[in-house]
Amino acid sequence: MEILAAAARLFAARGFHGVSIEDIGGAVGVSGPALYRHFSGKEALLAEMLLDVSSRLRESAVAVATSSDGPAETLDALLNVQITFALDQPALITVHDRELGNVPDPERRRIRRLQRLYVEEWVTVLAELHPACPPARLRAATHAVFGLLNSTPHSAGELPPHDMRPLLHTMARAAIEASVSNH
Amino acid sequence: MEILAAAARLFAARGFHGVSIEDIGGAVGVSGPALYRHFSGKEALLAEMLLDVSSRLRESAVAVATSSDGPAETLDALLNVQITFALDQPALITVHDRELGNVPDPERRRIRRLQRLYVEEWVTVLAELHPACPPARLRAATHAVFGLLNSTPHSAGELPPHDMRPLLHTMARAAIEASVSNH
DNA sequence: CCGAGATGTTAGTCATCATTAACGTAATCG
DNA sequence: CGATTACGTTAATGATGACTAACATCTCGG
Repeated sequence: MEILAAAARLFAARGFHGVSIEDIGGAVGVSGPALYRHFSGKEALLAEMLLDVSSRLRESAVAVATSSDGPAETLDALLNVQITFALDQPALITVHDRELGNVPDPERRRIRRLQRLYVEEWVTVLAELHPACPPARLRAATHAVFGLLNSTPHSAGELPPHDMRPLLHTMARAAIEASVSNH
Repeated sequence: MEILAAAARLFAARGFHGVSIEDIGGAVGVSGPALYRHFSGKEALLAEMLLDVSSRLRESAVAVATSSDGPAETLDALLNVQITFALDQPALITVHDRELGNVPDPERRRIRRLQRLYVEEWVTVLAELHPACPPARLRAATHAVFGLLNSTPHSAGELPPHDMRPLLHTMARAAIEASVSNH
């Protein structure tokens, strides 16, 4: 939906509370309260946005892990999923890991759950590759890699996406390897 | 100042616009408008906070780069500076790279400048180590490493700080190495 | 044709919030 | 001692903003 895309850009730039309903309407050419025909409120809009993102990420991860040619290839595919997402939808990625706290409670839990499942997809693959490494360490390493990959919005424009993609892939891969060395 | 520390925690958790002056006052045991005895306004408070953080980071980087035993050691020391900061002051780090947009303009520029100088400190060292690598790539890699190191607030509690520190160091180092390979 | 649903619009309403006013209370220091 | 300074307090005040109401319009399927 175009509304969600516009809202994502605005939330990423100014934060949930820094954006008014009027702002979001204005960004899609309607004005203010028109949005209540599509969403029951501002928080519901955010909830739908985050639910959508976390579902898509999780689904992609499951798909990739299922059609498995072995853990090494799966990890590679997972990296590509996250990199593609971060490069194509920087606003969504940004909002996704900043604004969960503004989602009210039934949906909040569902989103949290999907995020956790996504992380577990990574941790499972890493554990297959490095059984001796404690899961807590793998989880921490996974989060660190997300931080690396999701930094893309911050370094916008430093490098063309064509070069950014392999750079991120290489750096992330190396960081992962290093995180499990001597375990 | 205790006020700034409390405000940093609140801003990190709920965002600049999600926190009221009353909230900040309450967090330090005074109520609301008392803060105007110490800051000329909410934006000024944020400005002072970010100015302080970016100055301290930049100063540490300059200090470390000046007392140089060679670029490799300097890079190591820079990593330690950033890791220590991220682990000791997660709230400040979070606010530092989210809320610059809410600082009004004379100070905004000064903060941006300090941030840029800090990045350049890294890029300079990296360029010494890898003269063949294009600066744009070094800059992108630097931002990616910041993303990795600053992910700490997100993975809070996964791993004790005692293990987190060397893990982050190792991962960041490996990511950097990889970013400049074959250049 | 026509009435229902979907989609907008503009004008309230009611909270919240940054900021200011007006007014204490110490303690410091001349 | 007396007054200035530092620091708080509790009421306004004035905007802004989420949400609701009342009122079009437009498109269909019957």
